[in-house]
Amino acid sequence: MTTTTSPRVLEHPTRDQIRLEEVLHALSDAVRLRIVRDMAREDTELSCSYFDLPVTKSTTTHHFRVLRESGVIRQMYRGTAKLNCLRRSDLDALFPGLLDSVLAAAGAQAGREGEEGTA
Amino acid sequence: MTTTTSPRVLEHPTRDQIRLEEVLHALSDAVRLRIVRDMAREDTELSCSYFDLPVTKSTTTHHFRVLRESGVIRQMYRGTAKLNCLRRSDLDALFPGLLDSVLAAAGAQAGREGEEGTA
DNA sequence: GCCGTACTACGATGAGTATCGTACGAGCAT
DNA sequence: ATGCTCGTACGATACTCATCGTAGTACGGC
Repeated sequence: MTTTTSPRVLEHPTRDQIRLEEVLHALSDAVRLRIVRDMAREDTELSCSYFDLPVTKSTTTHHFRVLRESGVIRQMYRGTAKLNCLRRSDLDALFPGLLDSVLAAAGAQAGREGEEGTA
Repeated sequence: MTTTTSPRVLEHPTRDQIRLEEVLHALSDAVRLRIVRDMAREDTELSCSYFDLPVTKSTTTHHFRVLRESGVIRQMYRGTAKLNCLRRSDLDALFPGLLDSVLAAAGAQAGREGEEGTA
């Protein structure tokens, strides 16, 4: 054993460390917005591989980290899988209505364009 | 006369050209968020020089352009001054509740930190 | 033990951007 | 006309970031 000190522990900002600018920045990317939208639709914990994203796995990891470090999602390990869920209660407490209006806006915009294949 | 063709006309996206990702990105910068907050508080058209920002004039121009090109504000010339106003109705129509919740969130966060000098 | 799956870490790269300084143009006042 | 103020344009710079490929680690099944 090489004392790998495998952290296997993921850093999350506490509720009062979450900054509005960073949340908005995290949501201002199409890939991440789609992740958040999918996560809001299913209301359970989802593994990273659940999402069928048009980017490689490296990039997917990057986007999930941005979401986690900005406080939008919470991630935890479960064996080899990593489960993700929205930090709804934290976000709603800090920024009431923000997440809902962003999700509604994203849905409306997706509908306005030709993206209804995700029924 | 050198046919300067001074455009003096500012390009704005039409309502249906406004993209959520770009709006969120425009709002994800501290300087721009502050501009939008000030603009929402006063509900009239404000000149660029009204805002006392911690950046140079060049940078200010840049930020106003980002806001305009993303569809968040509307700008027009009035003599030498350039007046700015929020595109509230367009944003509310496209993304109901979004602007209000962002403004509320920005206000709440500013209050949480030590920024109440703008009474 | 060995292999496969799930995800990460690291390095590279190309694009975007926040910032500045300086120089310029447009309009107003005198 | 001269000068002043407001804002823009352009170039430079340094930083961030979205993306990828490759190599590696952690866990579970065989």
